[in-house]
Amino acid sequence: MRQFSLDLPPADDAPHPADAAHDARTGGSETRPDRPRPLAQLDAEAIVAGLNPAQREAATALDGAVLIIAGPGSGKTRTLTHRIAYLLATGRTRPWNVLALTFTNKAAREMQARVRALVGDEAARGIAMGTFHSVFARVLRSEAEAIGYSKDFSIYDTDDSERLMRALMERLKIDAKTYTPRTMRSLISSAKNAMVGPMEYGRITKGDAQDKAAMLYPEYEKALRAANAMDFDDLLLKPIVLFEQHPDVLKKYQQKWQYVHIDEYQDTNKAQYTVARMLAAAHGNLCVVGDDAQSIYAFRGADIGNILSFQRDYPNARTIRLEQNYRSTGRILRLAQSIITRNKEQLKKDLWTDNREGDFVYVLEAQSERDEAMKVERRIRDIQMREGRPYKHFAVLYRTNAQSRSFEDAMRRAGIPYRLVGGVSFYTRKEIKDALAYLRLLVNPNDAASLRRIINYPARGIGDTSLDRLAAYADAKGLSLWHALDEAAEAGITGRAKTSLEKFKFLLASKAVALASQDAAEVARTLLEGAGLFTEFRTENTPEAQARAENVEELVSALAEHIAAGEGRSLATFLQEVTLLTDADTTEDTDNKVTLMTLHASKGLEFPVVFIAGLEENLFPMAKAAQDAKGVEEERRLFYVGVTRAEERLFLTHAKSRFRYGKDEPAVRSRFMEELDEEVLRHESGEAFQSRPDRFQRSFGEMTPTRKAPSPTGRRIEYDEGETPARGRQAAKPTGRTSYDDLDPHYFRQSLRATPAIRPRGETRVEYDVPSGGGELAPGARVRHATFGLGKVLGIEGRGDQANISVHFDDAGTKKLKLRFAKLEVL
DNA sequence: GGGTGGCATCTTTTT
DNA sequence: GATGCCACCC
Repeated sequence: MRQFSLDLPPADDAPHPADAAHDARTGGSETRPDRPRPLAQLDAEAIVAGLNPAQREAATALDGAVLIIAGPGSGKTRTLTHRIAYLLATGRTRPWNVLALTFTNKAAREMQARVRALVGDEAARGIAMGTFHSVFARVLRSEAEAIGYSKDFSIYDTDDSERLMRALMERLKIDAKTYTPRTMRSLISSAKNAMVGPMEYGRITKGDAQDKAAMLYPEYEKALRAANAMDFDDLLLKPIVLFEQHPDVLKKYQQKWQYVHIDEYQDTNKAQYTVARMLAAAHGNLCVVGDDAQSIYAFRGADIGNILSFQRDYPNARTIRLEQNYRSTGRILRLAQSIITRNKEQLKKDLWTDNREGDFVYVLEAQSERDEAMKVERRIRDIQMREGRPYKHFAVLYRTNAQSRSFEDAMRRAGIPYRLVGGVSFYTRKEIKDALAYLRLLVNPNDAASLRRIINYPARGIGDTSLDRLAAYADAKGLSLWHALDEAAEAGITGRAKTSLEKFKFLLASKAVALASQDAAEVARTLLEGAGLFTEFRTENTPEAQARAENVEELVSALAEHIAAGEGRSLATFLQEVTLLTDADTTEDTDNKVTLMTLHASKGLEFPVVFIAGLEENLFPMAKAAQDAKGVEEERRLFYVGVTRAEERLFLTHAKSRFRYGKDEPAVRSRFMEELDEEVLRHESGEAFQSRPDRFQRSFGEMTPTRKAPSPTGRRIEYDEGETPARGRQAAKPTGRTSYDDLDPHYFRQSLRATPAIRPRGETRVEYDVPSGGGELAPGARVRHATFGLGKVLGIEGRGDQANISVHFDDAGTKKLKLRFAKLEVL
């Protein structure tokens, strides 16, 4: 099973062969006027033909600063990609002069794929597209010497930085209990994100924790530099330093990237804002897209003020609003509006949709988190069977990763395939980090943090005492830890520890030499074998150890793949890129599985059916965030993001008690629930699922909808209301059934097709038995139309010959068609 | 020096 | 319920 995908979009260092030759002459600093225009055959008009007026305006406003305020589901990515294609098709610029920055690899990949579809492989390859971190990591690799780094620098993730911090605190005798390395790291990270240096930070600190952080900050920076390492924040900060100190280098990149695009601009921090300004200073062609209402990353330095004040920063900027929502039903969108209007500071937007009203949004009350998960799981199977939906139409979103557990359990028990995004991901596993530390040391011997990590793993008799002596000796002599290894005896280390150190050093040094002439993956494998990593797993001889061994094997295979994939790739580039991968980048979304993930991870995605779980005080919003208005507003935006992921159906769930800190704690319904537009809501009873008679049996047996007494909170109606069971179903369904699990989904589905269920509020749902082609013509299905091309079914109204189907076509927008004549092919 | 077991302490969200 | 830390023993 592949856990790992390294097919990142190319950045600036993956030039076209002809460009490379040109670069060799010009130093890469020119725009290659001598190259033929490869895109002359593209029809610029056709590229923007399918866009709505606002999208079209945004896609064709090429010069100067452009601010696109894009509501959720407004075709933002599409607009951006068509704009890039339009730029190329008009001959305005060349692929290699275009830069597009995103926040996730996934977004970059999607954009890359869409652009490729519009302009072809060759042109798409030339465009620099990627996350801020990955694009600037590559810039820094090219320009490392200018800022006193060697190009094979290590990139430290949060965990690495924290370990480094812990070591520093030990040395400076700062009590790691009162001030955790974690807090210290995070304080320093915030300072770096705000572009506050160690000196300045020392002046402006207030409070004990910050004073300690101020002591650590310069030491931390020194340690990073000595290790030839950068943390995540440095990848954004160092380019600024580079550009400030070397105007010629800045000029080179200004000329290289004449059209700069930034997606999710509301998530930029001060460093990202600054680097964008610097790049755009020469030509002013900066196009940013974002939605202030979806800013959910303040905790990592995102400054919503960047988008709010874009107009002030770029006075000639054009502002374009994308306000039509193509994603969600009317009710879901109204619910979203009712949430976001509670926030004070935001740009004005009037979201609207042509989509049908859709179903109500259901509120499910559960007894416990286990009950909550079970209710969600039942509802998934229910909808899956009634509507014949694939599992991939469903997503369960929650506030914290810890909540995934109960859902995983429920899905497993029910035999529902799921994929979990986030949590402990491949590259953060201990065995992977250990293996990576070995490999890093190979290309960057100064990397003291990696050295410390593995010097005694697997255990080889080098304890704290020896390491302390070695470190003290290195310090005193001004040596790196690596070089001090050669002088173990002088450092006062004797006996077994000394022998081990020598063997360790010899192994690494010889493999580092081998790297120059041999296949990197082979060297990596023999290094890890020689270090005893695999022996360690074998002796443990448990399934877990077996899995760990396989993971390390897989890492080595990924390295081999990376190197085979193109020129200029090495162990060093592999290590730099691998650190920037997120778990979300490693899972493939083509599988037919229910998705479980945090609300944060869901940004930018959409699903036909969405569950938002755990709407309880102190969980969502989190207790910490609820302390001030700003925190609550950010949580509210997060809720808004979650709600607007849903295309057709949305469920909000909360439990009356939740397992926390090892015991059950009573839980109170979230304040957000009290703010919702009750018009679009339906509440469901809070009885525990187990204690009720089987819902389906009852509705099959009785034929009559059950109604509960209205509650003070609004309409409290049983889920089954109005859904008079189909005749076919009832006849086929013996009343004696006790378990939902016994139902044959295929049978169930066929009978559903034969007779339509009657929807509440006069909405009818037609049987889905008219399509030509293999698939199921249901909302969410991909279809092809002879003239309009590819599209997605939004909904079907009416019956038989009268049925109308509304389809959102990728290029022709939303159309309502007579099902009888549409001749749709289901994909 | 290294391994084990008991005890406290947590839990946001991520490039 | 998981992880990390510390004390204790080999």
